[in-house]
Amino acid sequence: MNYWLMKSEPSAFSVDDLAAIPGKTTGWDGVRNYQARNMLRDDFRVGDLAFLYHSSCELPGVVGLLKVVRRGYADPSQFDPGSEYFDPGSDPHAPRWFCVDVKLKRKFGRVIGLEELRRHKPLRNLRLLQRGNRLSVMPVAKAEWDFILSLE
DNA sequence: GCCAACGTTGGC
DNA sequence: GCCAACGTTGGC
Repeated sequence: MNYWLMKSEPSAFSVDDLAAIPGKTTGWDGVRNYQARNMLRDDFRVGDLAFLYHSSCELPGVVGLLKVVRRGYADPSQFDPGSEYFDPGSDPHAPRWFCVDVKLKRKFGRVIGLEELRRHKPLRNLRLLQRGNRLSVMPVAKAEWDFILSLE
């Protein structure tokens, strides 16, 4: 069982947007970074849990809990000329980009803010807090996971 | 809006 | 393979 953190800009897609979807499930598409792609394709498993993180907003931080409900599959948006994520260079027989399906398990009662996360020693190695980190999808260690959950 | 930090592109 | 130029991310 793996633990993850998945970033989203709430102006584009927020925890409340997800909560409003029937079944609270969505395809996590549009990831266009090879490191993140490799994790979505190879490492995500059904039943894995993930924090949903809001970035580029007034209060960046962890806002809820997701569960992986479908393992990596070809991201349909790469083949859709109407999509902002369209990638004409991707071969349908060897797709370049992958996504998973996630379901919202729970929206937190409050935002566990980035600044707050930085204050805690047990999180000093959290990938999110490392210099220059830009991954939109990243692993979280079990100890870090448990610690962040205890903050809510 | 600024800017640091990183990824990607493409000429050579 | 090198590396300069450019684009993107994301906190502030």
